[in-house]
Amino acid sequence: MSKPTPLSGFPEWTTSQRMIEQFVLDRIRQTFELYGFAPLETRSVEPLDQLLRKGETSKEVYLLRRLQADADGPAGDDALGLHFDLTVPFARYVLENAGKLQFPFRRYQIQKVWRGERPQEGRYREFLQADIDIVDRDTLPAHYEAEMPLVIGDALRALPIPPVLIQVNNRKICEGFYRGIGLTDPEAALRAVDKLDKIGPAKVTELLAETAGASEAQARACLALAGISAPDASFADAVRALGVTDPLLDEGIAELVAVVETAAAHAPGLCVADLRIARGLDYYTGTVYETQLRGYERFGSICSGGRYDNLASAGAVSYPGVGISIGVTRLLGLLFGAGALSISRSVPTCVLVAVGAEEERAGSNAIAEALRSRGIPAEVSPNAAKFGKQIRYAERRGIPYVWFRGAEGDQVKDIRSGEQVNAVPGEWAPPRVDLKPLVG
RNA sequence: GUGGCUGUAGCUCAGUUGGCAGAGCACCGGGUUGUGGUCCCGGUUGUCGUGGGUUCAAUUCCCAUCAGUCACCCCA
Repeated sequence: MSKPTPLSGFPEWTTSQRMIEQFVLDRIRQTFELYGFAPLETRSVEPLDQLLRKGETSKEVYLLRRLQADADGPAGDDALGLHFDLTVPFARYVLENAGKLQFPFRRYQIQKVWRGERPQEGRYREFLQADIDIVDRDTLPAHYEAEMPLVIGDALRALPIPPVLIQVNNRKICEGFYRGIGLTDPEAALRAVDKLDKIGPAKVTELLAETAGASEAQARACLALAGISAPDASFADAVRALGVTDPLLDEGIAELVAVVETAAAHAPGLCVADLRIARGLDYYTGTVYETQLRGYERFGSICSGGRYDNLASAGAVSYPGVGISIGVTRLLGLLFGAGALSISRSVPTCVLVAVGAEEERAGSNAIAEALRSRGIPAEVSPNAAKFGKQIRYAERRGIPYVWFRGAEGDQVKDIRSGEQVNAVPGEWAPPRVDLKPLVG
């Protein structure tokens, strides 16, 4: 059998990287729970018609099919696909369980998702998202839109990563403004403006004329709006100075002011109102979020989301929501690629118990058990090689302590400093920082 | 999904107008008869990404494919 090769877009980390990932996930989960979000896991597959409710990305959905299924059979709406994000499965779950849920319903969900995209650095076909959403019945207060960045700010600031900047905008501002200047296709205008960073103002002007039927003056106004950015409520003055009036616009400004001011009070420097942020397709109806990692701006957003009013509805009842999602795999992939995340050892082991001779292994096992019973990760040496070899076994893995049994009592050695002291298995404990691998 | 660039040892990379595959680091053994790291000596690094083609001969040239990366597409 020839040597297996990687699968494009399906990353597999090393054990060290996986320990870092688990550390990151633990921290994120702790923060989400501090804010009262309840854990939820949904199944990996959804009926295709559910997955396709949100747009034209059907080609990127992975289908699930049994080997024995009719290969030529039609892949109808009842075909199963791996979920493409966590918001759509969540909306489906809310509808399915509406009768059992307490509203407003706050949940977090940390799971793999799958997209058949062309992979590159920070873009994968199988990746982890850490998602929070709040949904309510019929109406959802706007203050939840201000809460999202606070949670994310706390979650990301608790990680050993560079600072982040959350860019926020509000769909009502864009749509109200576009309507106010007489554009009839706000969605087309939004998509054109969204490309501003990539293709520049001249090309966006062309695109606005082509796809949204914008005159030169209208295009100029759109670009003026998109150019507004401020870390505080002053963006509102800049918008009003453009002289466009529309009720939806005013509503959006008020909501965005609340988001920015709440963030500024809680976490100065975390958020900026940036009116060029458009985000994806059509289902966002209020605040939208994107997040840049300082120093990694060229890789795009590592955390995004927004408010949606029409994702879940059953009959006369609707369930508006707001959510945001951390792209955990992208975040880690970028930092791993830059060598910006490390861990103090490649295994959880804190103490390696040496074996003097194979006949004495039982004694070493007993010592390891005593250590483990007090929460100290310990393993026993794989063989009774020379002690130098056993120490090297520990050193290669970053294990900080080696335990030696002796006729007149045991000793434990800190192999980093070389310091060796008398120790008793039922009493000795490492300094707190050495108990678990350190991520930095 | 479309196009560009790249692919040689565990890692970073040399290399040959087509003629037996190299260096540093790492790793293994010994010096060091049971306490590593420094130093000295020695050793292995390998289907040259994979599969085909041209050729007396291919790591080198050609085609395909896989993987990585970049741009586009898309980004719930």
